[in-house]
Amino acid sequence: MLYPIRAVAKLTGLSIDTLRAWERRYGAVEPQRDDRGRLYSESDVRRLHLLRTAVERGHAIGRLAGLSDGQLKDLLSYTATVNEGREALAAGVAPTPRRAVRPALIQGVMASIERFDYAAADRELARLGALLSPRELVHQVAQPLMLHIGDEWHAGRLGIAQEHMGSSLLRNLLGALVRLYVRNDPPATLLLTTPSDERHEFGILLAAMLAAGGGLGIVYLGTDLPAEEIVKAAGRTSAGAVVLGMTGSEEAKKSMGCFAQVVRELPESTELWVGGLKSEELAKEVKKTRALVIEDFPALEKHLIRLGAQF
Amino acid sequence: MLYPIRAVAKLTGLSIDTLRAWERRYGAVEPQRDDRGRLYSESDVRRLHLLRTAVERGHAIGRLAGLSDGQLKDLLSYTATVNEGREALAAGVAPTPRRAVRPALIQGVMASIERFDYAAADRELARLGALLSPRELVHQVAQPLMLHIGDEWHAGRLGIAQEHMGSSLLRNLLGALVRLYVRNDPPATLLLTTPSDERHEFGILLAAMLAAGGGLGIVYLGTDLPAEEIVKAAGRTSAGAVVLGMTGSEEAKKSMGCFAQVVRELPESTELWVGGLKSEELAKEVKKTRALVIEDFPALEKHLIRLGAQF
DNA sequence: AGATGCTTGACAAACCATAGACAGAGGAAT
DNA sequence: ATTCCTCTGTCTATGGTTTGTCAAGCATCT
Repeated sequence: MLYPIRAVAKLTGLSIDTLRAWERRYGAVEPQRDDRGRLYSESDVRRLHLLRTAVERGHAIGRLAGLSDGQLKDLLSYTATVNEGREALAAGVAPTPRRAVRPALIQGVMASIERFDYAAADRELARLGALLSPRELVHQVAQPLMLHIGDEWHAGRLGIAQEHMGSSLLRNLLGALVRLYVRNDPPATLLLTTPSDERHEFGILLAAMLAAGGGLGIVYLGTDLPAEEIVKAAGRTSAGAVVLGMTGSEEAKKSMGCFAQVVRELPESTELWVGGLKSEELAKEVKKTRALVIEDFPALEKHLIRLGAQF
Repeated sequence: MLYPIRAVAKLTGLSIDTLRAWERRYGAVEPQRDDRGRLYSESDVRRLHLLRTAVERGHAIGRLAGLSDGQLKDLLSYTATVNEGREALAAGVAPTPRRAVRPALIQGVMASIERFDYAAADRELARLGALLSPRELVHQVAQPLMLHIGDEWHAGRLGIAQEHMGSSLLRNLLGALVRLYVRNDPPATLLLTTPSDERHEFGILLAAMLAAGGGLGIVYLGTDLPAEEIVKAAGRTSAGAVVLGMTGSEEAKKSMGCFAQVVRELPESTELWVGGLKSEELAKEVKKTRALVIEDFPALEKHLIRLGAQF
């Protein structure tokens, strides 16, 4: 997926002039060209976003431009804070293979989880988080990992404790990464939450990751929020869309009640997206309303792009 | 990582003029230079933060500048205890630390949360997370913030949505920070979780933060884990202690059942700590067993130190 | 013709640095 | 109490650099 300069400007919040100047003067990114003009890759956009955030925090673009993506992430994350005797640890880490074997991305993590080795699993996940884009992380790590853990559990090869450990690790990583991409003057803002009695958080967390990674603003409200509150919050944040995670695996009726109320009270100008639906039945119910059913993550991405390019 | 003066000003809250004056007049810090200007190291930033807090407590920068980092820390912890003692004395015989910490640090965050400004709140929290030690963060930010949000909610000045937003922000920050402190050759390992039907995560998350910050290993298993699994996981990870978060605010009976089973099945060699207890009744039940009741975070820290943590 | 994009050059605003000045706070001495 | 005096945050003046934005001129496509 390649983006023309105009789209990148909206996506990153940088002016077209600035984009060109950064390229000309510092070689901050070097997008492809075709006869029509510049074409930025996804990783270009990601890098520009990191640069912009760093600049906002007081760093000079002239100095930043030479840094690698990894260094930029380090600069923005809190590694900056702690690392007393951490250099030694970093020095012992093996150089990361640039092109990891794709199907085996998860294997290291899974092996560590099986061994109950929290530290190792976290290291492995952190490595992936630093290496991959939000999209790749969601599609190639987070989703497969949760699926695989679920399978292994059903097959009796993993305990609930390990399932919990995997979830917590991933939860923490995603939370950390989402924070890395939060920006303050986005083209549009998404409000993410789940209705009353719906406690599955992963869907909206992944959605938040994708949205933030794509340059949209997010307001993340966690799980189990009553309808009035959702509506009120949507108004206060002037959200472009409300994203509800609804698996409906337990207490589906109550959640549906809450959902129905949101449909009634949310102003027409705010879009309402629902994802995570597992039962056909529930999906049918939702489709009767004006709400948009998000089938999967590619579908979510389409709508995100629509919302980002819209304003 | 190095920070230009502008970034340091934002990070520490000191004006650029002040930074230069402190350097010129007192040599408070002596950052590197390159042809573009000053470049502060992370330890410079930390030192400046210490200086700033000391100045806010009434010390003179002229005297502080000569002190070493260690002396500064000593000074701060000393005056902190003195002030607390004085305040407690003045307020009668109220040793309750509930309101002791003034919310100066969290005011910015609170204001942003009230405005539903997710990005700003996150930025502010990130700033605090970057400057404070895990201990300070837990004691001066996380706890006060949750308390304050709770109070404001009871007073009707905050909605549930805002409460959720605050929790999510803090949850993400803590998760991110815990990951930073995870190490692989700890003197002892803690297993943290909550028993069945206990969904309050914050207690064990803060505990994980303190433990990891103190150099202990952690295995974080999240909430709502059955007894067999807790016991099994404790065995597999050869944990030095199992830390259970039990508020017992809902489904207390089921949680107690799970707890009782853990007491029976967990080998004597593994310590069992229980924190977060809100009702006296529950605490009494727990005290009948061999489990250790953790009253508050200072108590937790004592036990962490006993197990090998260093603050 | 009207968009859109590219390059180049120019320029004002913002930044950073140094050195010195100034004013208010507070301590010490009279 | 009053008068110094020191301390300290902020401001000014001056000079060099960096950086965002604009304009002019050209090319391409609809």
